[in-house]
Amino acid sequence: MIEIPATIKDVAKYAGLSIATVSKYLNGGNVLEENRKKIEEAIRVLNFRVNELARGLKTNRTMTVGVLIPSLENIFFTSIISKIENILLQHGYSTIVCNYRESSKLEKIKLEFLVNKMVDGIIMVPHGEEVSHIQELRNKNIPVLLIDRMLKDVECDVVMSDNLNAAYNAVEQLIVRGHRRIGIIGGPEKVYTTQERIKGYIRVHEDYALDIDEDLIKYGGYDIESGYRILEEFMEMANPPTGIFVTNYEMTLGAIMAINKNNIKMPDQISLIGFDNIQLAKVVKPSLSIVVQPMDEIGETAAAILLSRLNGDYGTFPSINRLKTELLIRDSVKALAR
Amino acid sequence: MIEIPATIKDVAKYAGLSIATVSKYLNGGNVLEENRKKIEEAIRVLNFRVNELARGLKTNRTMTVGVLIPSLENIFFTSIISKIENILLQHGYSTIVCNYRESSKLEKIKLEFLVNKMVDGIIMVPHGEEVSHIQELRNKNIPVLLIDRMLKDVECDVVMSDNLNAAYNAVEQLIVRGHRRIGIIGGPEKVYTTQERIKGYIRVHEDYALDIDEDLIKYGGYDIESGYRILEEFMEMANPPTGIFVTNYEMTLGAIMAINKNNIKMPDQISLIGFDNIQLAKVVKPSLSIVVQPMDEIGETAAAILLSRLNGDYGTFPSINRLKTELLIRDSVKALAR
DNA sequence: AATATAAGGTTAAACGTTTCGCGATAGGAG
DNA sequence: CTCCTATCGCGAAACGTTTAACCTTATATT
Repeated sequence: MIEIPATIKDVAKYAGLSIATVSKYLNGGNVLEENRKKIEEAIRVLNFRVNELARGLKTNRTMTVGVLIPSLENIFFTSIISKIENILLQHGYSTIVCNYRESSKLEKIKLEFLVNKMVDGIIMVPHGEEVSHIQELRNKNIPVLLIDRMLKDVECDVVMSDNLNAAYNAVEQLIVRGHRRIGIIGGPEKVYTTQERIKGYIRVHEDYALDIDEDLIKYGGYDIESGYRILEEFMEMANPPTGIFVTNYEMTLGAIMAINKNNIKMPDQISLIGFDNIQLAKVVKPSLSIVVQPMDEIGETAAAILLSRLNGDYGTFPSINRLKTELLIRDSVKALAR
Repeated sequence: MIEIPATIKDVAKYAGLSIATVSKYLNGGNVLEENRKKIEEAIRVLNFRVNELARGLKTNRTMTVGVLIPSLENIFFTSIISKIENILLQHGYSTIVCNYRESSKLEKIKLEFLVNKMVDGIIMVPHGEEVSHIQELRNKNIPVLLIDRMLKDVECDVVMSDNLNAAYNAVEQLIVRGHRRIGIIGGPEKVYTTQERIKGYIRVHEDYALDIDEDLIKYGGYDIESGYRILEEFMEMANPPTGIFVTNYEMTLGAIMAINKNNIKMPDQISLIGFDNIQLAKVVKPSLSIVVQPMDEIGETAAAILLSRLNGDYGTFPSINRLKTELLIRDSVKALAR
């Protein structure tokens, strides 16, 4: 037997009050104790719940935030989202999660979708360097916050890791252990995080007055395959590096597969520092050195900033947050004899 | 400069037509070629888009499907969702993804949220055995489809792996390689998938006329810690198993950590068959044997069934789908000498 | 006693759509 | 020439809320 949902009208009739009074109650206004009881009983009996569609139509707010990420299969993003969702819920906001499968075209489609769903704000990881679709959100007065990547051509709140110093510190640990030929496996050349991580690599070389061999800087696709391939390329060089820094999780996975497959001895033949996934680090043998990004902190910061924007507080706009990463050096890194 | 969104009224005025005609156009009705052009121009110039809130209020459909899973940090679920989202989008439906962080309480809250958001249908992974909140959806005439787990007390479409035979086949491979003491690390005792996998374990023992040692059947929490702990428990037994079957990804991870930590030789001291994550299988050394669930197929099947329900087609209701898993035997399993 | 104030209730318009029922026009059939 | 039918446009009601403006009543103030 299908139940037909009760409306505020039904509640009003049942309680013997006007619609306006019920509405006032629903929105936290003052009603007589006596009437409050009547209304609450009516709601309970009729199993009434507010029609959010109608409410949103009137108020122009949906109490919903859109979250848009490149991939749902990337635990770095999903654990940030999980945190965000949790915090927003505590403040009465709910979250619509979308992914654009690493496609710029889909990115725009999903963004349109979120706008059509009338979200009150958006948290996203932008794909390319293009900015027009984000600018459009700003024109529509929808607060946007970027995660993980900064964009040059638009003013926006951002929360990300301090990728430059993350790379600096990781490579530095190889340097102080006597490594002089250090390879870096970067992501796509145009992606912001790649550029930052390469900058860190270069800067630490300069600070230690070491020459840079351009052949030791390689760009991958942030995917497993490129980690695998580039590691093999490095090891096939006439003069291979003694240490390698891999700049994301998927490529780290690929690199380790290549090491296992080719029976390369780690850390004797090669020292490796990977990225992001602390569980992987423990599962690999010898235990893997990694850079860990503060996912929870990223989520918390992002949620807090967006909430303040939703409350109309633009005091600190635009707020640029570079959060510190953690560096764990384990058995996959070896000190070289001089 | 903030733009104020155009309404259908503005479009009608600009095009010199009535609201009703514009609405007809928007919903695929016939309008004169001449008027169609006018409307299209008006829409373009005014940058009009339908207010989905208002539309939903009228039509009682939001063209939105809710997806509810236990955790966003579990790649098994998120990759199924990614597939589902993609297919639904092609049919004009969009997806609201929620997770309930393994909490029955949160599960109900999120379900409420989805209902409040007036989703047209729901795909979910249920948490416990309780059924009332799901029954309520049925009363509200909202199609529900369960993934991964079946519930006894409610008629529902289900899509899941054939967990029983997955376990049967995995354990059988250990048996035919001469293993006689085989441990199984199951999930929580009350969870459907655990029960099925244990059933498979028992049935294959019966079919090969092998005695079952109750001590070799252990229940964990489907988390890393229990995989780690139970593996150690097994190895500390006076008469430890020679082969172990681990029944989900996280516990597989934990088990491998324990093996690495305790310097246990795999496969010489212990043969291991894990679960779910094919990438992990390649990264671990020696290469890991695993059961792989057909995530894409689960997503496709789920989306297809829900779509037919949304179109009012209940011809096959309830549709119970047990999809076959794949078994990969690699170097982590050793044949015992007799 | 007259008046001001506060508290709480009500009426009615509005939000942006869809859709029913009707009217107008034009072409074809007889 | 008349009538029928097909096609398309229009007016207006309805969906379930919120909210501004106003009304009523009771109490406090002078």
